[in-house]
Amino acid sequence: MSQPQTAITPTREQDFPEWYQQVVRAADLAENSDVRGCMVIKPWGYGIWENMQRALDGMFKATGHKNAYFPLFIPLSYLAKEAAHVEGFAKECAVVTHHRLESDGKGGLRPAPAAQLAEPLVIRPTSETIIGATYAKWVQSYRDLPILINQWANVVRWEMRPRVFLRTTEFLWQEGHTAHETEKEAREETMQMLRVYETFARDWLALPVFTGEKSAGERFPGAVQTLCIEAMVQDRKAIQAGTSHFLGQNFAKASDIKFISRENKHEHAWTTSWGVSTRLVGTILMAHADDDGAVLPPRVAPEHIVIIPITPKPEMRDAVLPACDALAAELRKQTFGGEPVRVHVDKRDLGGGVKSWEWIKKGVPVRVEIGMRDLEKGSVAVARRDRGHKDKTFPATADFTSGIAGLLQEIHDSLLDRATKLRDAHTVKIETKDEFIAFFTAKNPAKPEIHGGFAVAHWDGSAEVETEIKEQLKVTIRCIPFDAPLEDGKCVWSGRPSVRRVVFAKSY
RNA sequence: CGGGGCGUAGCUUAGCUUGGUAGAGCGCCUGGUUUGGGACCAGGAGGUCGCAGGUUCAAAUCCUGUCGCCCCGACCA
Repeated sequence: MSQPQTAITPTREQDFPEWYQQVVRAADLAENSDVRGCMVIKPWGYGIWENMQRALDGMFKATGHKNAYFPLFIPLSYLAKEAAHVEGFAKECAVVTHHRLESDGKGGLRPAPAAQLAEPLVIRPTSETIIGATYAKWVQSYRDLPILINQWANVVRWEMRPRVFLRTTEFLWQEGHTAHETEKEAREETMQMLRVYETFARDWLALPVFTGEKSAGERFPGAVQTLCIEAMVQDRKAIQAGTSHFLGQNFAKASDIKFISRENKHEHAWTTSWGVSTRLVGTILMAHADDDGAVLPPRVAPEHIVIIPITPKPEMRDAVLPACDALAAELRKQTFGGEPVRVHVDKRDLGGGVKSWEWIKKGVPVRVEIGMRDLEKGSVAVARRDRGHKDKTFPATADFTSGIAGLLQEIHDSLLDRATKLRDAHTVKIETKDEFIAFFTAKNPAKPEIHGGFAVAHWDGSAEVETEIKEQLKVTIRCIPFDAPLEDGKCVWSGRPSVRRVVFAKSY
């Protein structure tokens, strides 16, 4: 039977959003549930998340944080305490109003009117308020600070338009919440955690990111300063992949986190919060996947290697299967990124081609085939997911085994390199308004082709310019990069004086 | 919430304009031949056509209502 040229249709070029959905489906990562906007994360997708969790959790612990868990429900009044925060989240909250159901007399159920809650409970869209209320009880003295806590949790934000992994109504994330004695300490914490995210993105996810500060317009509701990592994906849009907020004393005042200072004075604590979510799973797909499906960065791939026994005749199984198990056992003794190499032997009685394509679509970094010919020669057939699907090498088995960590690292490096080149090729300095508009305007408005990228341009710092650009072009300031040098220039939009360039892009 | 579109087997869908007992492909099951790149042959299971009401001798098809989903916009990790 004739097959399409690519495992995924449409291709990225033909229809990027649809391609993305097909990749998620073909890789068996997640599916839509019966609840709008909520997804079922399947084992392969959840395995990626677990690997991300494990790595991040280690990094949080290494920087002095502990895990804890706070309630899912937030009293309505808590959320109302911080004005900007309320405004930011009020329109996307799920609210619980009853605690019991009763028969509606028609075979169905309804909330029991008698069981209405005196105060409605909001399902956390984020936990600043409830954690703040808790910290207020914990903190009496400067000796109680800092508090360095992270929680792994689910949150709910009733977004208008969900997209699997990138923006689901319920999503999984971690949220770090810290409280400090001084502003300086809190600011250092904010920056430290952003650096953790940057490192994680680069060294685990093979994502080069821009790091910087959000403009006031893009800031987290209630924050004094929002730092972020921004990744570019293959349709050249930006994805905010992680954020770290310096909250000043805003939430401490709202939640009354006070302590007696070294000078015997009442002071409000300085707090931070920082998070990354299952959006990262969507981000690595959009960044690395190709027209044959997912391409997983080795460090977070649920399996590093899949071994496919090739047994054209049933009697060959007796020779080939033990050899596959033996190779798997040897490989598992190797380590990569500080963890044992993860290997799966696919013994299902299916055609070799069918199995190969399944694993290609799932994005396993390395595929190994072993048949009688390989046993005779003492070699294995090896294919890397970052190369063409017919591009195979035939190393001696022992060499392959001893070199596996190097190979996986090479794959990681090649993904990072590819992503960096894509980003750099579409990150351009723009000087004039006409150029700026042209850069962000598709040639075919009816069905926009992949266009644009990151525009590094001068901005006069005004909210009006930011708003106008957003309204006219759907382009936002992604970040004010830390490494942007101070230089005199003219705002690309208003022509007014500017002292530095910022990064503009369309975003998810 | 505005503007479009769609609900038929696990999935993708044909049939609807012009009413007449539900069709295909993929997937699934069984047997055989296969397996180093998405196999083939034969047989088989699976659908009260989203839901409720109406018109009619007769409704997937026409009418009314209702629920849900998808896409585009406003909103967003």
